[in-house]
Amino acid sequence: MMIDVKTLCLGVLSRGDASGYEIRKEFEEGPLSHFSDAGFGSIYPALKRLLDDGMITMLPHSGDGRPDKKLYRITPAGRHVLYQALTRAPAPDKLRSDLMFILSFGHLLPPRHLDRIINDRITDYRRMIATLEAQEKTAQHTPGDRFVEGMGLAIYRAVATYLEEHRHELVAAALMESQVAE
Amino acid sequence: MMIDVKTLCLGVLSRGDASGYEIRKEFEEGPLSHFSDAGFGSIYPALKRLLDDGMITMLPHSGDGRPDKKLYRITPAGRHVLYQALTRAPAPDKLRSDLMFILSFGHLLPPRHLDRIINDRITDYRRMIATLEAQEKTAQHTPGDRFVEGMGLAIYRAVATYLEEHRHELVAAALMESQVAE
DNA sequence: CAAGATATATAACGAACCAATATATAACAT
DNA sequence: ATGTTATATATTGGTTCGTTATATATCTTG
Repeated sequence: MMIDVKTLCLGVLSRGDASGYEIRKEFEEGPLSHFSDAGFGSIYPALKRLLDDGMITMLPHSGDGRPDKKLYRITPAGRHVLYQALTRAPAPDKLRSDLMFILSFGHLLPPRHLDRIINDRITDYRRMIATLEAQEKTAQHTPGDRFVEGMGLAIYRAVATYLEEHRHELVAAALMESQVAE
Repeated sequence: MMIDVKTLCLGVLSRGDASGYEIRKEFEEGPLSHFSDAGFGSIYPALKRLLDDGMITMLPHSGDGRPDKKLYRITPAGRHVLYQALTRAPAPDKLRSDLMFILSFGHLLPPRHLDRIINDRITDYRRMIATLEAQEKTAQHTPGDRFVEGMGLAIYRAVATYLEEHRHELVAAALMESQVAE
């Protein structure tokens, strides 16, 4: 079973107080974003339950202007529960790729379209790689963060390289199919 | 938005008639298993709706022994819907890894435990790689399947290699932390 | 100053996942 | 031959998740 959203939130809060919105940002941009995910619709209910269970507390919002921002802080009980979760056996990794599902029927698709979606994806990955490489040089976080970002980089490079080196095989097969069809 | 289970089922059925159970097996073992997933609890409701919508038909079960097995076949309408889905822009890839979440706190964990879970994961990946390499030589399927399996292999190798080459950095950081704590 | 972008929170619906259950046949060991 | 385990198959019910629409208040910028 995968780690649930409650635990993910505890993980973020163990690094410092944050609002629901800021937690969300961590999963969109931070080092955690590569291998974890959680949207608003999961985070807010999770925070509510964590609050009810005493795993986190809500800080009194500083009286100035904005009345709505709620800052959360992890409690000792919360840290304990987090630690327990971290020392449990991790579930297997999961890869989900619609592109790969599509490409498994690649030889049946229009060669032009095939070529385009593969190229687009290569561009996406190369862009992410460049961003990560730039970040690598600036302020680095914990050893754990460095490790995880390095893994992200390694995987993205492997994917981009594989797409570049093998796309012609698939496009060639699609071309042959489309000629047979005439 | 990710491709839904209905479309995944159509994809499997486009390769030949199958029962719900057999479809499930495809996502557990076949080439599709690396980048897609669907459990019984999703497949059976999906088949029911596909049936209602005329995307698939149920074959009359061969009268022998087992009365329960239901074989499904894709209809022309179903092929059309599948084709539409395949030519839509694919959603970004998604990686979920509890191990990476845990390791992002790696320097705070007991070094021994850290070493063990990383080693276990390397073993898992090496085993998967060996299995794939063995299959690679035997009967190969479509060009699309070869492409997708090749991608799986490339990623698994990248992950295993990264873990092997960088695990000592993380374990070293954990050792220092645990000594500081004394 | 107006307009858009950003930060923030929430509810509601539907999709999907997990666990429990039920049963029939095949295979295998004793 | 018989009891037991494994395999193939289908279903449902509860829980969790993700998506989307909605609502405001602040910040930024032209």
